[in-house]
Amino acid sequence: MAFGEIDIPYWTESNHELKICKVSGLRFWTRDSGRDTCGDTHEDPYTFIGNPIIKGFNSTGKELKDEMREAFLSFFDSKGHTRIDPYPVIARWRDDIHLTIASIADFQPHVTSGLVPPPANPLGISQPCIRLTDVAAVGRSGRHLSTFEMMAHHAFNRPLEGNVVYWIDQCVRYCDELLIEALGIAPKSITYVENPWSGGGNAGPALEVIVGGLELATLVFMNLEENEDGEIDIKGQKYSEMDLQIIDTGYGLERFCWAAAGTPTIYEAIYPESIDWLKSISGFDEFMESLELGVEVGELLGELSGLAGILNIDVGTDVDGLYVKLSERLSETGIIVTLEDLKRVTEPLSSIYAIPDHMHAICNMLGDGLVPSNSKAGYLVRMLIRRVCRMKDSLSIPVSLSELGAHHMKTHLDMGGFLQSKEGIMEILELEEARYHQMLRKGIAAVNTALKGIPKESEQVDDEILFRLSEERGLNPEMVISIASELGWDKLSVRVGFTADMAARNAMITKVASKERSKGEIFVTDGIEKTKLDFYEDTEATEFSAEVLRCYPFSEEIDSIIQLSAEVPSTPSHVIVTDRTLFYPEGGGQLGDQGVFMQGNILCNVLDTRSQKGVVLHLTDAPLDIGPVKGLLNQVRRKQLMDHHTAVHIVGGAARKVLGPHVWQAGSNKGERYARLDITHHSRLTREEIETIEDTANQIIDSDKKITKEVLNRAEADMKYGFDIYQGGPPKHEVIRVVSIGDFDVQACGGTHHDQTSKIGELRIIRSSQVQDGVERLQIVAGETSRENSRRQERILSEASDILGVQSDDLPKAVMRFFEEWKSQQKKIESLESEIVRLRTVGGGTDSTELDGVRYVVMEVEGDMKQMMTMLSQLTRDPEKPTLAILGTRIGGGKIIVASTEGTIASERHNAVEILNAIAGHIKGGGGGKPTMAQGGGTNGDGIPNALEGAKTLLGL
RNA sequence: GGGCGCUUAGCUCAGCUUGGAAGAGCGCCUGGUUUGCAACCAGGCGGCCGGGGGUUCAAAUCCCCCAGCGUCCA
Repeated sequence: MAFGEIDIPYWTESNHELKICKVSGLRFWTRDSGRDTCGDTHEDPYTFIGNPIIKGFNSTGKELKDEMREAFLSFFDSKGHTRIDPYPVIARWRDDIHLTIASIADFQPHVTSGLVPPPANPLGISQPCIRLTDVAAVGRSGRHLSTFEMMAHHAFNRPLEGNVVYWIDQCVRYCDELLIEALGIAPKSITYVENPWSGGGNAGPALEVIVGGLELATLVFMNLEENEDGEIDIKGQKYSEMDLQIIDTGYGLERFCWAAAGTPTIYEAIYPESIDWLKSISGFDEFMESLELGVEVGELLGELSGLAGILNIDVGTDVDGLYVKLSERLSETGIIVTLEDLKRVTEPLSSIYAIPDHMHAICNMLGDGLVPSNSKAGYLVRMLIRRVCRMKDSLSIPVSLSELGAHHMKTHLDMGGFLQSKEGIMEILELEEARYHQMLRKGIAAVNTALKGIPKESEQVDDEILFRLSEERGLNPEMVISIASELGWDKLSVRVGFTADMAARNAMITKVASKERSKGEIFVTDGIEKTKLDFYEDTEATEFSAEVLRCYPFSEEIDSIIQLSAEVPSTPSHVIVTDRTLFYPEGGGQLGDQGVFMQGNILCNVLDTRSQKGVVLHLTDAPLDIGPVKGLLNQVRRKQLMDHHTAVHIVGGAARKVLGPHVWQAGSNKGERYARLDITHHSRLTREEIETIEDTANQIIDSDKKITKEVLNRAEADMKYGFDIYQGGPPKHEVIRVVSIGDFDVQACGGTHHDQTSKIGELRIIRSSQVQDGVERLQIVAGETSRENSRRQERILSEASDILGVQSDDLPKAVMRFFEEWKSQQKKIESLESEIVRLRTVGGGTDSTELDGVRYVVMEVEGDMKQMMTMLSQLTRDPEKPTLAILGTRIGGGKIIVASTEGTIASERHNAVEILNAIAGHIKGGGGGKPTMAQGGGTNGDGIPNALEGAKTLLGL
């Protein structure tokens, strides 16, 4: 049997026949002997529109979803599956994806790799998922969604250990029974299509379950993993059998609802209230009437919905081509509509369909505590928000984004499972809409500048201009055209195929970027036993005895890989591995310990400590012999690191309390001099907020809470504390250390911590800055560094106020006064200087000569280039007084300016550049400029008098 | 995580390609016009051209570093 073929007893028991699809060529199983297509081809139209194939459901919208979900889950309850609560849509337990894209994602990578046992086996779940790959098709295709619930039953088998829950045959039996017995689907309308699945390093045979032209579910039998030496070849990639065999199913909740409701599109089955509301507030029906299409509007919409599937927008799709196709298909049914009118109907309609879908994704993401940002998952939610804003604008909907959100949450969501409150979500939506408007407003000037060079009657713009506006300003081509037409370029349009080209360009850039990766290991530590970590046992211990197992030289190559912190006093020369250690290796943002090793009379410094695969590496400034060694920890530094690490946990908890549940640790670093904590938050922090966080944190320290540490396996930790404990990032091991500060804060953390909060003494947040949009960095000092910091601040203040001779309380006022005075005195000096020039030149003194109607001013002045310019303006800006001025100064190696009054006989008669070049030799320099204004300089300031004399001679004065 | 862009008057922004006198509109002040307001006219005030280094006779402009903000992609 070839890979992917599925032959099970159930097929014969239930009278299924094997057939080959005449369109796709795939093998499929059916009870309908007359069928010759697999059910999921362009020759298989939807048969359930207006005629539901799932029986027994009379509701729509959220009620229908709730009933359908319950029907699915209770069916699998009855088959011995344990119901599992859904995971968040933000996949914080994973570092390879931002969003939960499938139910199996909940169990990757640790459960699927066999490292951690599943929370139950077998299990049933309905997991909200978000997939943004087809986001452009949402609303247009009639069936695409960016967010959906994947209902699933999973089983995890270990056949080698004789532990098999169920495999392919039983899985298909469950599925078939669910569809027929529980949901009333006609047996003959079901087809099972063999279509092997591969992805994410795994593969296996799979069945697509098709009913009425719609793929309702996929049953994947994951039993292979990538392996270069594997014996199974799929699409050029070698695979081998896994020890773990996984039943991975996915039943599309919304598709089941659609099949039960029989509405024209999937959106009307799950978001009917929102669609009606949006149509009403956007005046869609009146708009349709006003078009005077010449066909019955209801009839057109009905036909359109049926054909909507062909408007399947993918990256690089020729949208205009699709409209032509759609128009042809419509005319086949007797409806004649121009291409233009067709677009005018479908564009607003697709927005009305897409908005509820997008709002669902947005509310789910924000509900999980996500903060919009310009990178990572935060960017994804912002992108969706911007899409909704654009659609909202094009529909002229007169409500705010947060009102859309409020309506959606009220109509379609249970807020109970969410981290973020309804008010919190609305606040973020308001902020985001304001940001969107600001971007548009700034876009007007950007478009104006970008188009400045092209004529107003142009019909096309350079691709490059559109690319740049999109990438730098966030203005997509449609928005640029719309802004441009407001500004007078009203004939512009987007080149056909431009959007596809832009997507292709992005794809190429991404491909190039993804090639540049890979990171080396420090040493080969294979075969070395994991170091025994004694620092967890006793946080106060400073001395220990151990055996040196290895001693390697430290190379430049290693140096470049590990990137030593600024706190490492000198470059190490050796790396020591021991059987046990008290030195804490850098991890969880806490820097490595320092101290000394003693071996007989030999003493070496431990400059930094690292870890690789459980083996602790001590970076030292001298070699040691294999054998016994004594270690002595730098306890002062360790105490400070512990102060900082525990302080970071406390401040994180305090920030969450003060700012809201969306506060999440985005990164942290704990050194000896200070610690920093990056937290997600949607706005810049005010001084008051920082002080409130600081006060809250200090109260925790004062209240002397007990800090407990426990070691749990992952499944236990998940169950007991949820995912909020993974503030420091996705856990990398099956066993997790959990640090709790009383009932105030719980985190998975491997760092060293005090046993009581009062050990810290005090902490201060000395600075906040923005790392990226949506992420604030707090700089924290605790314990001794906190006191040292206060002393330094006082020193700076007293030094500064001593200079000005004022009390430090009066410093800001005094500085303000001095600055203001300095500015006004600068003004005064300038005006006095030009007054001097005026006085020296009006009276017909030696500096000024009249000759044939032109005034010649040749003089040496005091002052720098800028001041000379001021004088020059005074001399040559009056067209009533044609003047040629030559000014020189000795300052800065000699500077000369030659200028004439523009548009007068003075400028006609003389060329400033020529005069300058003729005399610049005297100061050993050069220069240049325009015929009416030239400036230059040199290195011989004392040559100025000669240069000016030379000019006089040249001009015959 | 990887790009790209922006930072110039109280505000919104030109100027940077190709180095050579710091600009516009709005606002503000003074005067004119007007019964008054709006509008208009004339004049004026207001700039460490984000910070720091470098190249150059000369930098808002070119190069490097830093900061703040924005944006696209993963």
